[in-house]
Amino acid sequence: MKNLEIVRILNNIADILELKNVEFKPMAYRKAAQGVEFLSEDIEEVYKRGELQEIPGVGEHIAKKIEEIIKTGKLKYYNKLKKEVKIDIEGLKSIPGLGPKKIIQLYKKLKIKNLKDLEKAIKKNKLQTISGFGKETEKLLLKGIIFIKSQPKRLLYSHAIPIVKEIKETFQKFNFVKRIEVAGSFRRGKETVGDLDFLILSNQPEKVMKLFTSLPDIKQILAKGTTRGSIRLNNGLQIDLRILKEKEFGSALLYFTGNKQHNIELRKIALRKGYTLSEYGLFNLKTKKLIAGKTEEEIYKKLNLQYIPPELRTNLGELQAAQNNSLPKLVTEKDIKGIFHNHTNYSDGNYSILEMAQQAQKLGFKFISFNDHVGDIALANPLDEKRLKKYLQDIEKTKKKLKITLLNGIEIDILKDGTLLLKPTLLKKLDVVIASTHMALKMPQKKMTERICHALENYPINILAHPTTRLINERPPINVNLEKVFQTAKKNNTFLEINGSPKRRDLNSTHIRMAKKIGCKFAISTDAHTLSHIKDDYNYALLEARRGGLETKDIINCWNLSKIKKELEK
DNA sequence: GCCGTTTTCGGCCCGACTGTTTTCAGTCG
Repeated sequence: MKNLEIVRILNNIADILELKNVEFKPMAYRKAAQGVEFLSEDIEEVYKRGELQEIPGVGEHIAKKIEEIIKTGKLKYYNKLKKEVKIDIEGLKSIPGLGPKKIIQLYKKLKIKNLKDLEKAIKKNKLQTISGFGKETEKLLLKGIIFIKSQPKRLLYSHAIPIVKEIKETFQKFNFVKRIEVAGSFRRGKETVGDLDFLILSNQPEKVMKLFTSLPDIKQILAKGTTRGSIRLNNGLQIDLRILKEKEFGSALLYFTGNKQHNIELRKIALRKGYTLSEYGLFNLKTKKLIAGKTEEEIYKKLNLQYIPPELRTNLGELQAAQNNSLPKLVTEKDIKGIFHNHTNYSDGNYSILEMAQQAQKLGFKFISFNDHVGDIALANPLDEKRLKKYLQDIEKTKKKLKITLLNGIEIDILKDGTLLLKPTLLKKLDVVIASTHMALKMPQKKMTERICHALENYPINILAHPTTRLINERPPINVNLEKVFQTAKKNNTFLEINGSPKRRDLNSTHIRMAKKIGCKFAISTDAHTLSHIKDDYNYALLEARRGGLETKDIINCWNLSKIKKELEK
């Protein structure tokens, strides 16, 4: 899988060309890089089919370069550029306030090639000798270096929620705040956020800005104007604020929700229709008259587009779909009738079957599926056959005490050789068999693919859980041929899990899209180990499902119970 | 280097904030 390597090379080429002051080409290379990045399959497969130029942003010349990388593992053009420009652009660009123009100045005047050189030069106050650089710039860049060193990871979506809530509540206490919304990747439901963007409707901007720059936990005020401000919190998170008038709130919300590529394409569509679009509204190109701006809905409408939900705004085909009136009718919270994959104190959960079931019933679910561990992870206190019997009896007993439907089942390990600890005949008796990998995650791709496919083909598995086993910011995904796994799952009537644990979100939206194309169906699960997981975590899976463009027909949780039971018996 | 509901040539998204300037370039989102 050379996709990410190719993305990196294309982006690096864009950086170098930008530094050389080449016009337009950097944008072309970046666009091509994004096209490859969002590919839902191995680029070598695309190449074999001769369809490289079908990738958005890839034309004749970049396709040839990609071909060279696939064939030889190298790119002569890139190596030549690197020889010409011996600067660690990637590293230097990561410093806030440092862009291509300053980087080239630093190199020409002070021979600064990397972060180390830069730090040394700043400490000797050498930057001030260059025209255009002053004391403040030096200070800013030093702070930036320190920040980058201490800030390696993006914040989990679930960790951003309480921060968003607190800031919203702080502002909502004041009557000069008419409305407050959070935009950006948070609104799009991404699994991690780099920063938070708040939009506030107010006709007293000075008061809003004063409140904003005196929030608790501020480490640094990065910018402070009449309509825009930026702060950094002590935990490293950057918060951006825009203060707006009512007539422009919708266009600003649209703009700051992004993503960037979606915005760019949207503006191009506007231009083609004789408008110009900015965060201040949709205007007639000639008369400059405001056409729309109050709400996102009216802007999409004026552009002859369906309303596009934030989760889909990635420029991955949603604009064409909105033009053709063919956007998916995305699954919503109220469509979810029940949840799969819940653990109890029989294995590594914290609560009893009854307590977990009561919580699910209280939340209005129609069913809950229990899936405690069976397998070789001693850490999770797995069930042996004797305890499994007692567990199943306990579920039966609990059924009588509640209205909610209880489904019995297990989460069983797919062992190294692709076998499971329990026989197919025994598994067949359970309502819901979930299988997953937990150990030996570093196998080479061929072996790992065989392992999982062998399990899918030889055992009655209803749901393949967390198919890549990635843990965001902690553990990379396993090396597996997902296309083959998805095809095997489809053939054997196995649903693919969208695991809602905020660290997992596995499958992610890219994989979901790929699996949907193959024809797979999905199961939303909580992977709950405690009561709060039942309440919160299926929502993260739901976000991922929406980002993947899923509708109720794709997701077993949305079907009625008799259909669900029938499907699980297949 | 890419791309086309005006285009196979000539365009390529738009505006605020900052620092260092004497009117603007660079960066960021």
